[in-house]
Amino acid sequence: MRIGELSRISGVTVPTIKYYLRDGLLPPGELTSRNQAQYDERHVRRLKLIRALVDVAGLSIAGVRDALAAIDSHPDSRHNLLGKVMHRIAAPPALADDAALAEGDIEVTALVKDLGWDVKPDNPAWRSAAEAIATIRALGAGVVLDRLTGYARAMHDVAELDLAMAADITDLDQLIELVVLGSLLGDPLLTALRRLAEEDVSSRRMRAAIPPDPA
Amino acid sequence: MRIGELSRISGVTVPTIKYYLRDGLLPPGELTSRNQAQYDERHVRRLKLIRALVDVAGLSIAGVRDALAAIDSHPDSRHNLLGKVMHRIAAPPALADDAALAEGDIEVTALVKDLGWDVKPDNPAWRSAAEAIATIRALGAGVVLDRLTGYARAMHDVAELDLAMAADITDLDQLIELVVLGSLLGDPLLTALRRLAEEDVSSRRMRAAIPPDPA
DNA sequence: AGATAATGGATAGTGCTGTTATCCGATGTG
DNA sequence: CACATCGGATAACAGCACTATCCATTATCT
Repeated sequence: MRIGELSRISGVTVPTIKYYLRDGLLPPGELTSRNQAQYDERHVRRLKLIRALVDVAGLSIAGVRDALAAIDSHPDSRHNLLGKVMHRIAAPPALADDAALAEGDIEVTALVKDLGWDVKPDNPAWRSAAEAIATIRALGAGVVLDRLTGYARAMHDVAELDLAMAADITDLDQLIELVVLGSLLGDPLLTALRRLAEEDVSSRRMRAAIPPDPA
Repeated sequence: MRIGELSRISGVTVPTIKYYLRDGLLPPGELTSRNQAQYDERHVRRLKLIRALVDVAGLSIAGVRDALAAIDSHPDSRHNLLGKVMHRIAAPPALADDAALAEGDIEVTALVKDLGWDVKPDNPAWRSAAEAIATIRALGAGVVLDRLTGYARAMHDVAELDLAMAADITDLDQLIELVVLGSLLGDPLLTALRRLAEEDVSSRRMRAAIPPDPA
């Protein structure tokens, strides 16, 4: 197919497709002459992927580039595959306040030690956690953190599920794509599920506090 | 204090403070004359809050405005307080594909029914969940969703922790602020914890797969 | 008191990002 | 052969979050 049909099928405008081609997000089609190229199903899929990462996962184009680079890399073994992927798709750091960050770091260190997690401080998520904790404390919302280990345990359950999937998959290219999508698209899904679960818990408690309806 | 000192203490430049004032994110100081105003600790705190929502929670200025409006509202009762807040701080919808969205919606409906959650479809998170699920399926990463109820249960644990905090707090203004901050700043924290937990689970499984070191 | 600096307020300009438009000569299609 | 479409390069655009400039006024310093 040519660019017009690719546009029609994918729902992405021709100028935008050209822009993605320029930026290297989308691989060029196969040139059949000086100004004709053939695109195929892989291009359609790649476009869907880009739009999903932008619209649903909320990534910037630069973030999409990193994510796609991770997906396109061909890992040689499962060993530390996840660690390498995490480094590549990590969000850029936010907080600059060194003092606050150091305090957050201490809390993360304590948490990790407390739970006996086998995690290294160079994981970008370590810094993200430290930033989030420092910020929450700085705003006087420390109460939220009283249950930090509880939150960590719940996310550990999530992580178990994340990796349970990996056990069944032998193809490393397929695995790495699932890890990336599971992480990046999984985040907004988990956020939404949290909000829904909050509504359930809230309404459950409300009912418990009110005498049962005799009707 | 005047705007210069407010800037020095908060680390936000004077032009930016003026911009926030114009936009109504920051309430005006008390005018002592035509071109002099007094600011206080509340302004410092509000600035920290804005920066946290932008830098850590990743909100746009419009999103910050909504969040602040939610924080500033004075609820008359605990009843459905959380639901109202959730509506106000919800992220704007992403997906337009009606067919895909409808399928996602069916999956959310099934999930909620399956778990017996007391949740209404007008919760904005319902749509977000449907969007995320539809997107993941559309990209052929449906395996990720095989454990959807597991993810939902884990997030239910998180929600229990979220609301456990609320029980101890009697002041509604304080409560609403904690709910907003716990949600918006809690999201990146949970994401980071998920990544850390994944590293732990991964390294644990690696060790289990390798014969124990005799040393 | 007089020089200097800072202030509130209005208005305009900036840099970045993501996308869209225009133009070209070449190619495909009816 | 007419006319749409193409790939490719370059320019233009809109939105966002700031940042800079200007002004008449007010505060501060000596």
